[in-house]
Order: sequence, then structure tokens, then C-alpha cells
Amino acid sequence: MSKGTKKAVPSDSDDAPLVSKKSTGRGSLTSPTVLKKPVRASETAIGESGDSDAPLGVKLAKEKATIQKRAAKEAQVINRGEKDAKKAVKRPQANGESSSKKKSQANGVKKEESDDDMPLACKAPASKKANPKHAESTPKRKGKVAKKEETEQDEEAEAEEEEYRWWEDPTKSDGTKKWATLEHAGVVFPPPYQPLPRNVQMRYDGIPVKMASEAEEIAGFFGAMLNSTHNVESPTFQKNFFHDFQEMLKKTGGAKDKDGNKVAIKDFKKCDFQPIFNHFDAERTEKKALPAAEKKRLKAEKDEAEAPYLYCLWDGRKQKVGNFRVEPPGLFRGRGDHPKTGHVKKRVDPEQITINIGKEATVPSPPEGHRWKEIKHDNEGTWLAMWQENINGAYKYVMLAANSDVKGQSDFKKFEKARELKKHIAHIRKDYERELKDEVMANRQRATAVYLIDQFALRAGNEKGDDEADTVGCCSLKYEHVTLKPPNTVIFDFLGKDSIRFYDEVEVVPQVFKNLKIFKKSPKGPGDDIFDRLTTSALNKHLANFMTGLTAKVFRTYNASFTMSNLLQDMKSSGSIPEKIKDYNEANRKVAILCNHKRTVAAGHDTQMEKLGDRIKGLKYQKWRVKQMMLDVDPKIKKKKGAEFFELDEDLDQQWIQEHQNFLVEELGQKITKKFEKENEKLKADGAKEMKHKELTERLEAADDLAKKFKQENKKNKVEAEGKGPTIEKLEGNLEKLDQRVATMLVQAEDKESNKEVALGTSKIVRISSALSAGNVEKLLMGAAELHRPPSDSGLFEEVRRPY
DNA sequence: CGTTGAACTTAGCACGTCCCGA
DNA sequence: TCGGGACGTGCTAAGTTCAACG
Repeated sequence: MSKGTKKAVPSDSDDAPLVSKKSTGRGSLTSPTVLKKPVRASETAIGESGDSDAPLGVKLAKEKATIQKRAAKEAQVINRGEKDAKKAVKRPQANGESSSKKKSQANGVKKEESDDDMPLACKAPASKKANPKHAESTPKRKGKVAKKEETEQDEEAEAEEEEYRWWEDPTKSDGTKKWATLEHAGVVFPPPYQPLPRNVQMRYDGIPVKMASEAEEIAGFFGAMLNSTHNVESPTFQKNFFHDFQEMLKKTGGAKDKDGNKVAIKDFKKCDFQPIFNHFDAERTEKKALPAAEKKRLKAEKDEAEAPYLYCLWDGRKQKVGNFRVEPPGLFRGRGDHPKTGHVKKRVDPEQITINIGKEATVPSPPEGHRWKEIKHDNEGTWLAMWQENINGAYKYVMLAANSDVKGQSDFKKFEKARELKKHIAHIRKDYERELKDEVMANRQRATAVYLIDQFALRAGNEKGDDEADTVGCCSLKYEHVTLKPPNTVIFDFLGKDSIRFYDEVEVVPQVFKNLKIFKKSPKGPGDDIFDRLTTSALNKHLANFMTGLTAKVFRTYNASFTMSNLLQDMKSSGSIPEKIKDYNEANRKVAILCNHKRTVAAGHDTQMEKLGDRIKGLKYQKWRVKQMMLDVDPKIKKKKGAEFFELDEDLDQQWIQEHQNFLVEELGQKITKKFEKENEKLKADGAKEMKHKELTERLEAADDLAKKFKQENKKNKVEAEGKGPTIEKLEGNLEKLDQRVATMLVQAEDKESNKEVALGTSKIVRISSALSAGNVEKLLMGAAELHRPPSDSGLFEEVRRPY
């Protein structure tokens, strides 16, 4: 937006002067050979240069050494804000990797692929254009191999389609052609609108009104949402909803009262959707109350109707479809401060939907009296159907499920890429450290941005429009999102993806601090881009020089994976299973924190915590009582154990104990009563006679006894030992059990508290397949290429959750 | 070279189901 | 055995990326 308005930024006095952009400008940006010279040999302490030739075992060993050396330092990434600066400066440097240099040069040059080198797939009769797309991402050598393979296989495919299994070969480059044949049943439309029963009406200013079903449907959208305050209370949401609602009313003849008089709907506040909400709510309860058999039948019915859509035939193989249901109409629930939240998301007509399907396949028929927008046979796409939604014009795709072969493969590629980044990371870091002092502003900004992305797992940060929520990522950071605290502390505070707040106080290397200071210098002020000479595409273009396919987002995958790996390796493999789970969760949480995966604190969190706290206190009280009982059994023990042992825990005071005792008594009473009632119900159901009320009164005496007992205890300051034949040993045993319960509960509480706003789901990905031993994990991590066999996933961590 | 279109990944929320402790 | 919280899953919004376009 305001990009490019500011050019040279004044140079920092205590730093080499920045040449303003009139100098060579962005020469190196467009130059394909950014990797000028290999890094000095003396710095190749941890060499990974020979990797490509080394046998796997050696590779692993080398990598392991590297990891372990770096692990301690990397771990700090998690404790961002601690002592990051040092680590960043002293990061071990790896060799510049001449092989990679060659590679990237070859790629960077982007030599035109002659027709001969075009993957054969492109020449297949099905494809309409000779397509250079993706060409440069396929090294020539590979391309040729692929070409040969495909030639053979194409023939093979013609001969015996059954054996055509190229998609299973993970070494095969994807090229452009994603499938040869594709069959599917299309999409499922949501049911048509069902008008509300006549007696269910929105009220305006207290008066029930009727309206055309088109308008009623919109009112219904809002009414159905009354329980989710989140949306309904947002002024933008209300405004947008009401605007669309009024418009529809205008179009359909407005609202009328019971006598047919027009009622002008002018004020949102006078609209009462409660009757509609109640209606839906009642419907829901009714459904829930349905007998199990009936529920089952309904489900079976639905399943049967949808069965044809569940799978497609992708090159003759059955593959699960992800989302074959067309999104139903409703109110757009944009997150955060989305300017369009609340607008009506319209029903999607078949006329808006494009179907992508194999040429030979039967095109699914559109609903009676309709036609599809278009039929495509685009085998370069993985989607089955597509439409554009009316709010933002966003494209919606029907694609395969996450556990399908295609998705699995691309997912796998993602990790391969992250693993490859591992080989280049040292070089990249070295490079940006140097460029942090580059005289060309654009380069310096780029280096700084890469630093931030690498160190703090920021997202790339594309520019966004005015009609979207105001969120940022690295490249789109604004003046006000970064606060500098000398000597080298940086405070990030901004809304990221999904309007999730990113707040972090970190230490950076001095040069980065200096740079940020420069980038923020006047005349820049709030609202201005910090990286005003940088775009995500420039940044990615630069990254691609280091490694084919390297982009900003790979760093997130890499960092998440790498962190997880290190944490898991640090785990003692000797622990018990629950301990391992806890450790694993802990590691997971750290990764989630690294990636800033957050969730809104659950509504009941505070109450839950309080409850937990009370329960812990209760246990401590129990402990105290047991100890008193020990005194009762053997008074001499006081000397043996020391008086301190028998003192009341400092968390507890007399008042709390009093309350707790009352609570216990009450609880007991309630339990007894409940049990009594239940037994009675049962008796009744069996046709037997119910117990008299007297029985209950008798039973309730136990509660009274307890109260009395407490009173006694309080008065005498002594607790009588319970149970038959109490011995010190038995009581010790009790005590131990209580201790254990306190411990687990404390852990629980801690876990809960630290998890309250961390979303684990996203990074909890990691399905550890078997044992959590460090060796295994490492193998999984580093050797996933060898181990990975979709769809029987080998249990890696990913940045995304993968079902199944 | 910046902008836009298109395709694909990433991610939080809502809700239903499962599971575990009292 | 029951109730409530953890967990899984569907849904769809919100990102990133790459290529075509003007």
C-alpha cells in the first residue's frame, strides 16, 4: 500500500553508512549467483558438505553430531527472550557447500528448457498447453529420468492400467501432471431452506413479524447463533448482518405483522431473535433425545446417500475426498476485526461450480434443472470442484482428504524440504549475518527479515487489503509492532494470522537491533512498514537461491521439527509411560509456543483451576489428618518424626478447614440423598415398594456423624485413628498414597495452567508410532525419507495435524 | 516489477464422542 | 455408573506461494 513511498533511510551514525538505493540497487536480488564464495575452510567445523555422497550411516552420524552440538543452543529458541543474543552470534557455521552452490546456480540460471527436455507429460494429448510451469523446480537430470519413466509408464498404462503406480514412488518429481484419469461424483449440496413453523417468528419491537422465506432464512442465521456471543456481540458483525438482512427485506416485500400491516425494520436493537433461537434449540434437544436406534438409522441413511461422494478414483485408485459438501449459506464468521464479518454468505448454485474431472469420466449430473458453470479436465490441478464465495471472492476447492496419497505425498515433500534446509541452514545464517551490514538497504532489510523468520518463526507476511482483518507477518510488520529496548531487546506485539496476538520480548544480535532502529527512523511513524523495501516475493526469490524450493514458510516447518527433535532427544528414555507422555506434551507445548499456536482461554478455565486448587488443598488436609491419626496411634512418634512433620500445611488455615469440613459434610449428604433417590427409582421401575423417607433420614445420620466428628476434632485438636486395627505402617501407606495424589494433581494443575492458551492440536501432530526412545525419534526425524511410507504414516511431527 | 489470480497449506473454533475419576 | 472435561474431527477462514498479466 504505502510501499515504495520512502526510499533511502538515514544511516545510523555508528555504523557503516548505508548507500542509498541509487547505488547498484538490488543487483544481487536479481542476480542468480548470490552465493559468491565458499566459506573459509577454518569455519567448517561441522562439515556437512560431503553429504550427498556419504553413505546413510555416516550421514546420520554426522547429522547427529551436529544436532547434539547445536541442541543446547537451539533449545534456547524456545526460551526466546532469555539469552538469545549470544547463541545467535556464535552459531556454529557449516561449510558453504560447493555442491549446493553448483546446484543453486544451475537452478538460478533458469536455463530455458528446450522442447526436448519438457517432461513428456506436458505433451500428452490431454494437456492443452506446452507448459513451462514448474519446469525450473525440476533439475534437468531428474527431468530426463522422469521423462523416460513416464514414457514407459504411459505405455504401460495403456496396456494394463492396473499396474500403473507411479504416484507411489516418492523419488519421482511431481512435474505438472497430477493424474491421468480422475473419476468422482461431484459435490453434495446442502438441503434447501426449510421455512420456520408459522408460530416461530422474529419479534420487532415486541411484535411478531412474518417475512418472505429469503429474509427469514437470514434472520434464522442470526437466531441460530445467539449462543455464540463471540460473533453476535461484535458491532461489525451486527452491522453487516443487519445491512444484508434489511436489503433482503426490501427486496422481498418487507416484514408484516399478523394483520398484514407492514412493519419497517429499522433498528437492529429492536429485533428479537430469541424465538428463532429457541426453536432451533428445541429441535436440537429433540434430535438428541431420539432413541439410539433411530439415530443410528438416520445416520446410516445419510451415510448411504453420501457414500458415492466419499471417494474418487484417482488414476484408478480409490482415494478419500476431503470436503465434498458445498459450504452451506450462513453468516460469514471472519476472525478478529474482519470488516466483512457478519455478511451473508450466499447459497452456492451449481451454476457457480466448476467441475474438474478426467476426460473419459462421467461428469456428475447437476441437480435437476441446473447446469455446472464449467467442466474442466485439468490434470495439473488436484481439485475436483471449485467455486468462488461471494464475500471475499475467495476460491473454495473440493480436494482430497489429508490422508490420501496425493496429500500425503505433498506433505512428505514438505518435510523433505525442511530436512534439506537443515543442510543449508548454516550457510544461510552465515549469509544473512553478513548481509545484515549490507550497504544496500533492500538487502539489509531482507537479511534482517530472514533473521527474524529464522529465529522467531515469524510468517512471511504478505500485504493485505483494506477489506481484510488488519494482521501482519514479518514483511508487513509496521512501525508500531516493534518496540526497541536498548541495548538489544526487541518487543514484538502484533496480530498475526487469525488475529492471534503475537507478543514476545526477545534479545537479538546488536546488528539486528541497529537495523531495526534504522528501519524505524523518522520520517517513519505508526502505520508505516518497517520493511519498506521488501516484499515476500523478493524475500522468497532470494531464499530460492540457497536451495530449490526454499521459501519463508519452510523455516517454520524446519524450526518446529528441529525443536521437537531436540526436545525429544533430551528426554530420558528411561521414564515411565506417563512420564514420557508428560515430557512429550511438554515438548509439544514448546513447539506450539514457538509457532505461536494459541487458543482463546476456555470460558471455565478459572473456575476449573480454582476447583483443582481446592482439591489439592483437600488432599493436604487429608494428609494432616492422617498424621494426626499417627499421633493418636503412637504419641511417641512425634519425637521420631519431629514436630514440624505434624504441622498444618501453610496453604491451609482454620477458616478454610472449617469451610472444607462443611463442604465435605454437605457433599456426603448429597451423595447419600442421590443414592437413595436412585435406589428408589430402581425399585419403582422394578415394581417394588419404595423406601420410606425415614430410611433416608437414617442414612443421612452418617453425614451428621461426620460433622460431629469434625467438631470433636476441632475441639480436642486431635484426630482419632480410623479403620480397624490402625497401625503406623498402614497410616504411612495412606500418607504415601495421598502424597502421590497431590503430586499428580499438582502436575495436572501446572499442565493445565501452562496450556490454557496454547493450542496443542495444531502441532500435536506427532503421532509417535511406537516407543519414544531418542534413537527412534532421531531416526524418524532424520531418516523419514527412508522410513516414510504413505499412507501408513511413520509418526513424524508435522506442522499440521494429519488425521489417521 | 508490482498486481492479481489461482491453487494449495495452515490453523482456530465448534461440536460430538470418548474416556476417566469420583 | 455418571458427569464433565479431554480429545478428535469437520468445517472453513486465513495464510503462503507461484505464475501470468499489464
